[in-house]
Amino acid sequence: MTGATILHADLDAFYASVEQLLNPELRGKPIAVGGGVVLAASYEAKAFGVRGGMSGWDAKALCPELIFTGGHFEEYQRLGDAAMAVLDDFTPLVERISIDEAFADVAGCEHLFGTPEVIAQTIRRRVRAELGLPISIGVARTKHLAKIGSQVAKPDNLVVIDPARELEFLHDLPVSLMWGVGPVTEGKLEDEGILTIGQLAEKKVEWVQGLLGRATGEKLSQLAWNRDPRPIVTNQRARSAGAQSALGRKPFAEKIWRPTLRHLADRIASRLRAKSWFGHTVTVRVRFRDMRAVTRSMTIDSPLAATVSLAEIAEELVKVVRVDHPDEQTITLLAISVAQLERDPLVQMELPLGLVDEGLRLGSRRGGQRLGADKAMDRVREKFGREAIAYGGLDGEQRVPDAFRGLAEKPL
DNA sequence: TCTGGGGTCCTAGGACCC
DNA sequence: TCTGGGGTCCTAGGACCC
Repeated sequence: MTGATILHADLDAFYASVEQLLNPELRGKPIAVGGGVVLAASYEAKAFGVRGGMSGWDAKALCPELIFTGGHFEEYQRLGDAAMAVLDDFTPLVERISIDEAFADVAGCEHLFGTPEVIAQTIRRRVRAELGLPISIGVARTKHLAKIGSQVAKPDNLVVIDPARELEFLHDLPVSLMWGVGPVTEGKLEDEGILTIGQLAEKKVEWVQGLLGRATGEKLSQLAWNRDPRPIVTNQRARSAGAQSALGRKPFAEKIWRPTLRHLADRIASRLRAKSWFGHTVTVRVRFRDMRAVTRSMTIDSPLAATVSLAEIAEELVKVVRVDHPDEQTITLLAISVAQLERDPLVQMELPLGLVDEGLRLGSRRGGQRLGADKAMDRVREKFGREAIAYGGLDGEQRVPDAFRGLAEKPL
């Protein structure tokens, strides 16, 4: 059996820890990053039951002395990058999952840096000493078990799972710790009397598949026996790019959705252009007052990256939603997503010239001009900042600053 | 003062092709 | 003429993750 060489490193209560690092007066106190919604809660706040994703209102009710803070977006990005860069000093096999989390495989590094446990201790010590942040690490033979290890280790600790005792460790834990088990799946399992990973492992794959679907059932059954074949993957690329905006409650009217779609299209399309990506499939999502959401999508032959082209398709799709739901008077969210991404088709494709011409024609000269204008705008923004130019007619109140939005973006 | 923003993957039905 | 089966793509919805 191979050894436990996979590390999962996860910064603790990340945004909240950064705020406490920057402002010593916040240390030891219950704080929440965010406003309308809690994005991160300090451990002092978690002791009151405050959790990420909770509304600020509910959080305050649980913890009256809760302090709302945040907004140091550049610092989150810088410190997250710096912490994950520590992993790079030990191995090139690092898979970044998010701003505050990564896997690493240290197989073959032992003669240089010591056992995986020693490496994990060194990483934790360095992140604490050099950056002032707590980080928890799980060490195991598989990614799934390493991730569970880091969750169990929190806050600010290390858990190493001996390959000889994997199932002993795993089977007493609640199913909710498994990757892929959310509230719905947890509820279905609970209805069947399955509370622990061990109880799930006793069930036949076919039975679990009947309950949860073919793929989910297969996956969870495998994970319950710690059969996790996923390797570390470096340099993952995004398969889609999107943006959304929660609106509060707004009338489902063109004067509301048109400027919002322009802004969303601008955000997405400029990100695509920055990496020379084009997309074939456009999806819009409209959420109504009762939080039900519908989507409409369209796949086009010649891929797009121009803001106006994307906005126009999005507008057509929202009009379809309007027609399909004539009784809905209020919307609470609009979103656009672009998928089926490919590199600049005219650069990448080895096509006979006639077909390239065809592609240009289908993209239309108008489309070409749009792209040219967009790229000029991109250059001005690069020089003078994003706010230097915007499409007209927009940007009243914004509930979430754009700088914060950028944090969640996956590199394209 | 209810409920952010950015993603991935899966399912199921229908169209279409062979 | 009728029937059928597999494969692929598109669309809509939903669960989940950070």
